Amino acid sequence: MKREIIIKRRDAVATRAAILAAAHQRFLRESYDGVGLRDIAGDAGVDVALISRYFGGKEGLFRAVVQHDDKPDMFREPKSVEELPGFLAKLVVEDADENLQQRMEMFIIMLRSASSPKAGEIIRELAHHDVLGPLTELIGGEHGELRATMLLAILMGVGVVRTIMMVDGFADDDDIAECTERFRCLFAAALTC
Amino acid sequence: MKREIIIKRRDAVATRAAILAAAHQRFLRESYDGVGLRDIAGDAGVDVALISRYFGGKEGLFRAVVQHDDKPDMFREPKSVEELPGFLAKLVVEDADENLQQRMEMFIIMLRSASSPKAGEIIRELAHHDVLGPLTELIGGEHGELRATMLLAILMGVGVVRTIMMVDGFADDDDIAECTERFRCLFAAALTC
DNA sequence: TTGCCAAGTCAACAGGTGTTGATTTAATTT
DNA sequence: AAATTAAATCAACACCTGTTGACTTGGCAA
Repeated sequence: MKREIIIKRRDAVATRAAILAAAHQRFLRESYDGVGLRDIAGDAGVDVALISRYFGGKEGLFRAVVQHDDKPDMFREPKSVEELPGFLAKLVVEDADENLQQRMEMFIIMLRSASSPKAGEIIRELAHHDVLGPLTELIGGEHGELRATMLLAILMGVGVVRTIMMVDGFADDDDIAECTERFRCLFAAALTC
Repeated sequence: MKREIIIKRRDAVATRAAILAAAHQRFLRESYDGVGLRDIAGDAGVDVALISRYFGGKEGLFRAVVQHDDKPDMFREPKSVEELPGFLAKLVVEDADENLQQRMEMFIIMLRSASSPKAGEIIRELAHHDVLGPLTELIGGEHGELRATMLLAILMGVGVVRTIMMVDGFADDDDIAECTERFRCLFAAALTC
């Protein structure tokens, strides 16, 4: 019987991707300060030293994780401000759509490490440039930035409450469609208030 | 925070309070994992060992901080569900009222350390028992818990966006009264959606 | 096969963490 | 004034953190 189940070829880009994937999963569940490089290296099946070697350190790794998923199409789907509430509602409650789920994961990662000086700086830059910017532009109008901030706040708040504080009162609402409509209404209110 | 340099009496309850106050300020600005006991001890002007001695360790200190401000009157002021949106709006935008500010600080502390296994457990318990519980009871009705969760989400989201991510788009709205009304409308929508 | 260089590993560092036992200091009591 | 007791300090502990230089290994090319 063969001892090695996985043939471990020496492939730089492959191990780099493995580290990146492992880091993504770790940062999704723990804070920047909470995860150790040895944890990530263990998950990826590589030595710790490789991380600092490939990404220049922990900070560089985190930056690579949050900048990995391409950002410009973060809000590509909702073309008009009218379909924005519906889109955000789907983003929040839908867990089937893989694309939406991936975006929500990015929000959770941002949320988890927003405190912590080193990661926070990266996140603030990301939030302002890749989320708040496009949102403000899409909304437009006089109080566009204010409303974009409100939407982001609701988005983040839902993420905090359900994923980090794990008080998912939304799950009691067995009807997904009804729950989606509820959130659509809330997002619409944030735009019209 | 001011320290008494002149006379340093040996007073157990006084230094205990000093440690508690220093810890409050630290946890308000950094995460549980981010602050070190030596930082807190330095601010309080005492030795590190006293913390573990008085509070039984870092975890005990954190628990003492979040349980210090008495909780039962957390939502004592809003007696009816009708005045709840107005109250929450004031809680969010008002920065003059010392009592409200103190409550908001508690939310920020919870927010900052919600990730981090040890502190998270304490916070989840606190959020469920001292915030979500009274809110659900106050709101009542069929979907009371769902709506309480939504309100908490907005509350937390605003805290995240403005205090942790430091993108305070609300500050652009120079008229405080108008901003308050905006939030009152949003909270009301969360209750009626 | 023989070099060769990148890919990967190893071990150790310097610094920081929370915690604890022994010790010293100050205030109160006898 | 001496004894006592709580309050505060000191020093060290064992452990964990990210990082780095030296080392070994693997795979391709000449």
